Amino acid sequence: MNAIICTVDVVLLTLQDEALHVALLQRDHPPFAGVLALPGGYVHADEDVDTGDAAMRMLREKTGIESPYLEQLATFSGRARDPRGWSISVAYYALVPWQVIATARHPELSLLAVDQVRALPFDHQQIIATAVRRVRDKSSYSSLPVYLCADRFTLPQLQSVYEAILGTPINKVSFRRKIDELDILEPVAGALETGKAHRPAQLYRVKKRFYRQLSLSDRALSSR
Amino acid sequence: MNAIICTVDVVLLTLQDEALHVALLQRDHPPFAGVLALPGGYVHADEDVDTGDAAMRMLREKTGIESPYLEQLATFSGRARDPRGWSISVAYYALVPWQVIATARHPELSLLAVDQVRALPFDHQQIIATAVRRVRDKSSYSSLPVYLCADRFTLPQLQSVYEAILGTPINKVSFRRKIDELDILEPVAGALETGKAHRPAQLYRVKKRFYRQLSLSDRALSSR
DNA sequence: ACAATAGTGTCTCTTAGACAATATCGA
DNA sequence: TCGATATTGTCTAAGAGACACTATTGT
Repeated sequence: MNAIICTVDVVLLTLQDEALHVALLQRDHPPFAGVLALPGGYVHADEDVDTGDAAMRMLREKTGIESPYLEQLATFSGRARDPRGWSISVAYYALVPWQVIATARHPELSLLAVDQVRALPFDHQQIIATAVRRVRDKSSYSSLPVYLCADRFTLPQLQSVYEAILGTPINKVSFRRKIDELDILEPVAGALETGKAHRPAQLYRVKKRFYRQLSLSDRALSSR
Repeated sequence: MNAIICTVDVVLLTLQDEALHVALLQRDHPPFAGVLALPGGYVHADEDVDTGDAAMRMLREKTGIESPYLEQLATFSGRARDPRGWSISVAYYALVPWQVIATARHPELSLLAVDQVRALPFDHQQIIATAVRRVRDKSSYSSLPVYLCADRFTLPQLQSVYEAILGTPINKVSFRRKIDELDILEPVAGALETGKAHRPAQLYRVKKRFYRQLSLSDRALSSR
């Protein structure tokens, strides 16, 4: 019998210079050894509780990062995608602030702007495209982008994160109304973002209750 | 080495008596032989191009149905869900008009209202719950429910399908405005639904171009 | 004619976006 | 004080829902 290859891949996304970037690693085993690809690997039936657990392990082992947001994306499968044979890859995606990647202890980790991703091993290009589409869709009606922010941030910063992801300017008043409705942020008492030659902005943080839970809106933020 | 069990399961949904129903089959092999469960089975690496192909085959072989709408739902995995060992099930969901199931040649197929699904083998209850949530979410901003309609239907019929899925009455004027914006239906010239003791309704069909493609709206139809 | 539902016009209320006024910083 | 951006108030326009009026059938 021809066993099916079971793997997980993680699309680790962050925001750098106002653009979504994906984290890639040089593969250290064949096939495609030495080539940049998504962090991923075999599911270990004796070690992983499920594929979500395997994805967390992969992220931890290969990048040293623990992401509070890690969600299943989709499963990619077939005879053609892996030269070793018929394979299944359960793909996950994670969002982390840029600082988390910058301070990660794995320096061989590369960040590539998602719009500049070209040919990659397996179907990793398609997996990344799917993840980016998912993040863009979900950002338009949820608090997903806060996972790309540091633990304290200003509303103008958060707005620019949304704008970078959605690729379109957002009305300031509407944006603040939406965020206010989501009711997931709280001002950090007395904390302002100083140093700029203008009125300082209030710093906010995500309410503890929402740290690991998305908040959804029933109406989209920006309808393109 | 401990090979991982790779299966697909299909959540086949339809609308009967204004309620979403799921199609279940008696299993003819262990584990859980004789018990009602989702149509599903092993991925055949030598036969299936990918898991989507496997899901189509499963639907065809086990129910005799070919569904124009078959989408990947999510992947369920782990050590505990299958007594045979660590397993991965890539779940798909399909929507078909009730008539298609009624005329399917497999009489041992059972329809169960999704709200009355109780304990099922494996994690099939959870898979069904995920599918129902997906369908409800997606119906609120897309043309998904037309896949539950026969090839010709009236707007009041379509509205009642939406209402059954969303579980809430919808404003008639708003509904028609939305459907009109989606621009996926065309009236069948001269075809009216007669026989009722009131003004007959115009029959519509899905434009060919959209027969296999969802149409999305940027605003939700009914905000709960 | 009457009951019943289809189909459509229109009013109101809610929500999104435009605009602008005020606030508060560094230079 | 000036320039710059934060924050907030308010007006306007677009969209959703309520209501009601007309249309057309079977009984």
